[in-house]
Amino acid sequence: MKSSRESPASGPRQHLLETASRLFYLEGINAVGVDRILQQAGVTRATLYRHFAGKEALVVAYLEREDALIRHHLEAAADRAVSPDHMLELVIEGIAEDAWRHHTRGCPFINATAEFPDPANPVRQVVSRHRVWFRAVLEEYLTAAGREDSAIKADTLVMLRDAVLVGSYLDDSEASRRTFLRTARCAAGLP
Amino acid sequence: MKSSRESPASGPRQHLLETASRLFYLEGINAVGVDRILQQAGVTRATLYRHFAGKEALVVAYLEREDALIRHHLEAAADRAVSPDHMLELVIEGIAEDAWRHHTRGCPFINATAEFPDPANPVRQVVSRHRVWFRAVLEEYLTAAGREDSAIKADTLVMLRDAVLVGSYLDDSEASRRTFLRTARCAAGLP
DNA sequence: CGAGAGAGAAAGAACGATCGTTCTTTTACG
DNA sequence: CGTAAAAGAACGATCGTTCTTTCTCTCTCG
Repeated sequence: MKSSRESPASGPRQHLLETASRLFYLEGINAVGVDRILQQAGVTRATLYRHFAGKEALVVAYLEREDALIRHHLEAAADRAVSPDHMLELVIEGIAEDAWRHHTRGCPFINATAEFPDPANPVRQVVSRHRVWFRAVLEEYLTAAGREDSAIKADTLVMLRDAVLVGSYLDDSEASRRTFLRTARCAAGLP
Repeated sequence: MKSSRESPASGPRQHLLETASRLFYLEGINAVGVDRILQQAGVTRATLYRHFAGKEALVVAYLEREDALIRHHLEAAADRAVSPDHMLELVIEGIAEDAWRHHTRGCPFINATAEFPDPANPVRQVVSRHRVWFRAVLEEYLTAAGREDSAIKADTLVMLRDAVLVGSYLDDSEASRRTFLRTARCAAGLP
């Protein structure tokens, strides 16, 4: 009894969200209209407005999905890590891998912020929550690994993550990756 | 003989460009239509399309103006510098000051790139040229100051500049500034 | 058991508003 | 008087959203 009323996430809603996410990320949010999303997803307007309140809700869901994916990746790394130091190394390698393989069009959150100037906008609040969470997790890992000034080191790693995502997109991705790995390992107190 | 045909830059064109630049930067490029630019500038459509080929040309002029402003700031710093090391310090302080005081809505080039996915687009080419130039200038200053691995250090400083511009906008600008100054001075081999 | 009423979701036309651009008219100056 | 710039109406296209219609099940009652 997989009622589409009680849990409609698996069906058209999920497909719609994935299609919209791809377009939003690859072409920018304001640049893609609902018509193209609907056309690419193979659904009609009524389907969209049944599962989402509007385009902005779709954008929020897109960023929340990105946030969930990153949290999932981090949890997977935490399971594989054999020590706090190893965890730091896995996080740094994971960021480099993500910038090099998946997020080749920059950071979804930074890009979204470029198009949403109002900090009170729900879209911006998703971005803020994600960044606060990510910084806190980094600080936690640094503290667990016994680092001094873990707050400062976490700030540095957040900045470097922003930098490698932007740099991989705008400049030479290979050089950005190497620069990131070197500086991030240094900032995290890794050999 | 300041003919408005031979050098129309001083008059309505300059005013239009400054108005458009402010709106593009503060609200995003795709988010501001020509109507609002015209309204805020106090001119009509005909004036815009006389001085610019279209909105895209206006965007290109906006970014070229940002590029020119940064080049001007760097030249001013070069005049004040009393030594290569001092020049490096001035550049780093200038970036921090710029992110903290003027560019509080992120980097105009990074933000523009979020909205223009096509690398062949004229807008993107302005961004590329700016970044290549900036990186080369940094490397030149580092070499002049006798630093080893000036290419690597230049890459690092470019990344840190991206990071502080993004971080000042999205996170706590004071913390971003401090983190940038510390890491950038370290990367440049400054005390 | 089968026909029909009814609810729910999808399809697609249509809405006003705004997008960037072009055109015709008016104004101003040499 | 003639030329060029500015004013503003108007263009088709697209924006995000809403509305009416169609379809498809399910449940019910004859």
